[in-house]
Amino acid sequence: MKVSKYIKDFNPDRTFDCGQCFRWDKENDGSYTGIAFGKPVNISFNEDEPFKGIITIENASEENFEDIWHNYLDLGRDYGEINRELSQKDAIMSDVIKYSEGIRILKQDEWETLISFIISQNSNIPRIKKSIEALAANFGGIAGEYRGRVFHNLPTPEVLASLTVEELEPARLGYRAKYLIETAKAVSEDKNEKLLKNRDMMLEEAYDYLIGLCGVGPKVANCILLFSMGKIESFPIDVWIRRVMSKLYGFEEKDMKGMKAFAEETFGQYGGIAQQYLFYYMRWHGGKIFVSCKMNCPKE
DNA sequence: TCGCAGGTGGTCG
DNA sequence: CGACCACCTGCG
Repeated sequence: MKVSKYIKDFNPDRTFDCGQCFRWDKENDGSYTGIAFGKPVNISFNEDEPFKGIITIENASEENFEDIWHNYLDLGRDYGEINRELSQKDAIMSDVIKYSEGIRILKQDEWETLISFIISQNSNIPRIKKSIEALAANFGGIAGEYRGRVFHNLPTPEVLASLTVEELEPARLGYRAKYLIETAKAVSEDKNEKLLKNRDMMLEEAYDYLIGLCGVGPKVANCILLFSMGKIESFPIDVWIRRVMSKLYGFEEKDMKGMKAFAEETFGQYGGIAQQYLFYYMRWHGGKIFVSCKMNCPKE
């Protein structure tokens, strides 16, 4: 069972390997196998011209595509138009886009994104992925069997809230284990689970709710807003963004307030997309390829 | 070996 | 309110 569609503005490597998601693995043929919303699938892309081609989702139906994957891959958004607007607004971003075009901001499950980015703090991607898979394998239910492998869902807030730090040891979360349990309790109690699922919440309202959770600070809150709630104006500032803003725009690495204000002014409603472009550019190219205008870019 | 990795919570001035 | 600093753990 599979479904195919012609889409544009897509690059699977840049989308699945840019650090916004942790449950996708690259196959030898370049496709990605993973799980989202309880559905294990394989996603391949047959490109016929740059960033355009046929996406094929194996182990998914036409109905699944409409219900899940269209939304998950944010296919309703015109990234080509956004790229043109961002390029027009800022010459440096115009160059950055050349190296990061094809990233799509996924709309992931809110709870999965919340626990993933609590785990991500002060860690690295291989370790984050291991912890998340261990959480699923040890404490989540079976989602299905696919390609000879059993896929598990993440544990629900209720299940996680019932566990102790000791019981969570197999997930190797370190000091983040207690953050996760505390947040799971808060989310599973009261009506918070509904709050977390409320994508219509205003940005400030959603941010205030998230930052009140244990283990969630400004960076993690903005990641959740961006990678699961479709708030593409949110601009998470992590160590890589500080580096790239320093390198390309001349900011002091500690000047996060300045970076935030600059992003709002310059990238506006597309701050989060610009952030992913900058992150990918810095993380995977190390800023080495960039030559065209970094020498004379004004800070103000 | 030891510092560092996609930060946050707690404390102190 | 801003500037520290400890914090689990795995890896080069």
